[in-house]
Amino acid sequence: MRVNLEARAAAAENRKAQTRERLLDAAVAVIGEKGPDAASIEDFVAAANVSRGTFYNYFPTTEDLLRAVRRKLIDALTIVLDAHLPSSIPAAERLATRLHSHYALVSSDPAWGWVVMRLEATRLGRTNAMEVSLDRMYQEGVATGVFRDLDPVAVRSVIFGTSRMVQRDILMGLAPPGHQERVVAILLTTFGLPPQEAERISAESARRAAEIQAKSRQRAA
Amino acid sequence: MRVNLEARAAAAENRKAQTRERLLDAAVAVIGEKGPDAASIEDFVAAANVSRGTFYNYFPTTEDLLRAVRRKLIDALTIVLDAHLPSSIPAAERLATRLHSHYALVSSDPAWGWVVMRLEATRLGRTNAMEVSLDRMYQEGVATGVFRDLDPVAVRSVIFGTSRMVQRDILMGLAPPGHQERVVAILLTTFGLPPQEAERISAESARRAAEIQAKSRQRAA
Amino acid sequence: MRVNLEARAAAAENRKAQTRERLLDAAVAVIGEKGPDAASIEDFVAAANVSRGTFYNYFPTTEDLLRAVRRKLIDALTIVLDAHLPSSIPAAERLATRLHSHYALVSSDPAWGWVVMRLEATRLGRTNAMEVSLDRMYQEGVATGVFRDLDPVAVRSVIFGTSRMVQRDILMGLAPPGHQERVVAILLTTFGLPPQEAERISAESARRAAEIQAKSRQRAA
Amino acid sequence: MRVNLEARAAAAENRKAQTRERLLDAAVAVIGEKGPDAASIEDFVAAANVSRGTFYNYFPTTEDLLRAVRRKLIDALTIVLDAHLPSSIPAAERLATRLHSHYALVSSDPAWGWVVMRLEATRLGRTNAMEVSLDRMYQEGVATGVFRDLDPVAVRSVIFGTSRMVQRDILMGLAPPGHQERVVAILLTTFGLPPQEAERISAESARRAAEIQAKSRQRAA
DNA sequence: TATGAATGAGAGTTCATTCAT
DNA sequence: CATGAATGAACTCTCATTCAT
Repeated sequence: MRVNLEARAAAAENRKAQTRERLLDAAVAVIGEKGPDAASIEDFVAAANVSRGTFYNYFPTTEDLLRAVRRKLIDALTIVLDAHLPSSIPAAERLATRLHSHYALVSSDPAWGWVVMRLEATRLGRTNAMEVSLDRMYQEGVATGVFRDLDPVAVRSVIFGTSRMVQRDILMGLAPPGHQERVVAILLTTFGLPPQEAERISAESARRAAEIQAKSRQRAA
Repeated sequence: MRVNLEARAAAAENRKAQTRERLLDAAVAVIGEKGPDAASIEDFVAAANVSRGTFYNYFPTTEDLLRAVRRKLIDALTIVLDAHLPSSIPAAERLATRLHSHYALVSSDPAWGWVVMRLEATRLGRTNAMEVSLDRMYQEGVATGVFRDLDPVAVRSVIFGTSRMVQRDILMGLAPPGHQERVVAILLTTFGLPPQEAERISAESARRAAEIQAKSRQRAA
Repeated sequence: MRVNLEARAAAAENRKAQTRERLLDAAVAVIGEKGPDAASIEDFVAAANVSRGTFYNYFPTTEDLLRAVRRKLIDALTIVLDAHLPSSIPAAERLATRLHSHYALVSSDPAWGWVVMRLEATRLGRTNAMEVSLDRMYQEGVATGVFRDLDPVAVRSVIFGTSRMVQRDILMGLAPPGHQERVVAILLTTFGLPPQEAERISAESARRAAEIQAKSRQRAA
Repeated sequence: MRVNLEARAAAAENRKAQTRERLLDAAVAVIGEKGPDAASIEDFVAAANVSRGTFYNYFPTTEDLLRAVRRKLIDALTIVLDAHLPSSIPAAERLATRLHSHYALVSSDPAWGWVVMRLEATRLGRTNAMEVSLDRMYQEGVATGVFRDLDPVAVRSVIFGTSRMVQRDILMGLAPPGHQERVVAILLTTFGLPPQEAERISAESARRAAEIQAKSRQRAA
């Protein structure tokens, strides 16, 4: 009897998680297409194939859903990177790989890209996990003498601003072939690397990012 | 009789223009606060203190209003610059001044900054007047040997992306003192100027931008 | 568990049908009073005592409602007749009974009459079920030699036009006693019957139509 | 000086009448196209090329306009007939000609036809000038022994109902060639004429109606 | 009188949220 | 927990009518 109850509880737990997952996936798809402002709860529940009422069992407010979506998406990137970007790699290469991984994910999963971009523009405050991580990489580069010692806040504006613009270009189909490589190379020269080396590292990192993505996909399958 | 009619028509024309201006000003205020997606026509007419119906006498659709607002705002910047940024100034200085003027306007008129930023993210296609103008300045710099010969599309991503981020930082109060100067200096080094000269030009251009703004204000008053 | 779910679904289905019926009944009342053009959704929901939003759960557009109303009303007549007008009755008698049944329903249920009349004049294409049915009766009469062999289209204009006018007279209280009997008799002579017989058949058919209506009412009760 | 004043007053009077006429013509055109319910004052003034305010100087309420329009249209028919349908013609011929004139006008000026039909369905009470006139013709026919002595109210239902239906058929393009002739012939047999003679009179009257219309057009030109 | 900008009541429509089942 | 019918506030848009010029 007890076993039965426990099993049932576990099954219920499982179903719950599944429904939640379905709602999140649906939300990503819907937001990617219509944007977070135009998307209605009706759209979410229709795409997730659950009832209106069920939605509220999982997300008391729309904002809760958006936060959860954002978390899910950021995790998607972080997992890819954390698993495959050892800290033994030098700072410049790591920073470049980090950026290329982002662009690669945007290219291969535009829905992901749109949602991340659109959620940034919303009332939800920003997550700074990414800022912190990039800041650290830059400081490492300064410490090892490959990066110039620039003001961290200014650097952040340059990296994030440029990256968001590149992301937008990719999503809108405005990025010519090789755009990402060139932009990352420019950023590396900005940080102090000689042009030639910057280009080499950018190209190399693009390749590494592609490999990481491929591996992480194998794993998922 | 004829004079009378003409005078009447002129007066009517005048009143019309005033109402339109009231609506545009109100729209700037409202959009700056709530964003173009959350703003309702109700908000606009309440802020402009006109009736619902009047709105439609001027703007058949909300999009028409947004376009008019954007035009008005871009004109605000362009007029300032066109009047006071002679093409005799070398490319690096002009580019830097252009950016600093933009930041100065954002700082002194945050509503302007918010609206410009938020309108960029909307369905309205973007105006490329600014792109073209900056592209030209960069090419001039390349021609005169002060800028490296980089891919124009990549350069554009860096300039616009970084600028938008700086604008956001200013608007959110996240820009520390001197932020703009440092970022512009970094951009100039990216384009090939030696760090010291880049910093000098950035600081100088910031000063020039402030002067231009002051002059244009005097004029308005 | 399953029984429970099924019962629940059935109950829900039932409630839905009730609401729909409430809306349709309300629509008949409202349209009968104001006409389909002047009637607003507000009127419908107020008369049905449901909320604005509920309306749209049932009828995406006003036209959908009008179509449903028309269907409901036409069914009301057709059901009565189909059940009680055996085809064994000769053509002249059947045609006359058909007309008198229509008039009887208009007299006893003016709302029905108004709505049918007003819906005819609307953008909704007309139902031709009635046309076809009357055409057939007339042709039968021609085949059995009781009716003259007149152009069917012309006959249709006479029957329908006259009937609509009689209906209007009844609804506006302009029909003197015996009006229907006299008009139907005239139509029968038009179609070739001798005056005396036409009058006899018209009177008889009026009686039969009354009986049919009485029976169908008993049944409903 | 006095002459001047008088001349000016006359000119003013003239302009007033012209404006009114312009509004009425515009209303006929607009109502014919959109129907009296869908037509807005905006439509009227735009078509008449006068200002909104002017409209109210001529027609305090929309109903006033509709009444005036109806009057104008009915006059259009009456003028045609009164001028050219001498009372010396026998009753059957006159009645038939009257009907054919109506159909001819509908055919040659559909806007006229639509407006007359649509105005009938409106809240404006009906004009009974036409009823009275047709009643009289029928009674004359009875007195001279060509028509059967039928109930006048019933006759009226048959004539008007059928005529309205024919009008609708013409306007909707549903009337086959010769439809009007056949229907009028049927009506004449209904009233007691032998079929052959009915057909002859109908055909003849159709010709006469066409002539009358042609003459009245010459005159207008 | 003629004008047309301004008005605001009211119609149509959407959608987040509640709640009985 | 899941469901989905019901709700009503909020929004967009139309149009007859007014009124200062």
